Amino acid sequence: MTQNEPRSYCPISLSLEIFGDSWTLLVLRDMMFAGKRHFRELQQSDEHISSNILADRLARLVEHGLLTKAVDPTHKQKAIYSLTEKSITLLPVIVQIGAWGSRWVPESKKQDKATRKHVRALQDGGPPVWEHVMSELRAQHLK
Amino acid sequence: MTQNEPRSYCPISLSLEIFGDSWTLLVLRDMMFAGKRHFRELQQSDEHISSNILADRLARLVEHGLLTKAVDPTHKQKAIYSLTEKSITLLPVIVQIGAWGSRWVPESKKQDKATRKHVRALQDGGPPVWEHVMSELRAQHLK
DNA sequence: CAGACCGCTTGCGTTTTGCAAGCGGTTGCA
DNA sequence: TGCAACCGCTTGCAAAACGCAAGCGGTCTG
Repeated sequence: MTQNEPRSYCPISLSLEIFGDSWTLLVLRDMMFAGKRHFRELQQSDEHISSNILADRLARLVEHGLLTKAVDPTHKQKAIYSLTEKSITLLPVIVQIGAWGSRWVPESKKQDKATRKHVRALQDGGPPVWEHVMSELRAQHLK
Repeated sequence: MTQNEPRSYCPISLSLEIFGDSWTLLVLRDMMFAGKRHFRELQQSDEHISSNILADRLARLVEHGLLTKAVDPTHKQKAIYSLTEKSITLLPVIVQIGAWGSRWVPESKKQDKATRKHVRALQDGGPPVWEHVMSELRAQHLK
């Protein structure tokens, strides 16, 4: 299952062929900000992704080098997904999307306060805070 | 045709319900960086969006307040699409996606040199250059 | 040994996409 | 005045992706 010819060589278009859908960035969001690393954890987000779609997205993310998959040493049946440097550097993109949504989409006001505070800190902190979070993710995910 | 209940109130998820698909951000890219404002111009990008999809995306963008539509005064049959403040503030998101793609997706090296130079300037310049471009877009699109 | 849990897989109906053709109206030129 | 080129879409249809519910073989827990 090799990848098809890209529709263009614009870096934006090429990037969107990797994560330009509804679910992929939400999976990365949950891994980055909620510390989720197992299949069933990822399934239990508010958005209720269905299991076949989740399985497909995880496979695609692994295939594109945005995640790695390993067996949990304490649980032979459990898979552990880890971020890679390639996906960790997507953090600024995700944070900016969150900032834009907070500013422009009124529904986001209904978010719970704890989450909002967490997100706010990341947005207001700017690049230095992003870098700090990214280095923590590196410590937890890259071996 | 009111919008459905969102799947969650996370600002990232809400944002992705607006532009989390393959085509929407490419339309905005062409308007921001290639100065396109007419239907048929937007159809002629390298990615070859088909006309029914383009019509759908433009309608959705107008519906969400990311574009406005007006009649070209010189051409009764022509529609002119304009960016809004809401969409202009998506520029940092789009630039960051481009930066990520330039760094991580090897295919993007095949892009033509002129485009790459233009994109590179935006990425290396950082927020001050983004602001400059955004203010030019405001001058051209907001009345 | 029973029951809960693990990461998926399967089947199936619905929605979205992609492609090609075309439509009614407008404009520019001979 | 006639006609071709162009305008923003719309339509029909096949293929692909999505969303839901159920279930599967294996593993760990009490």
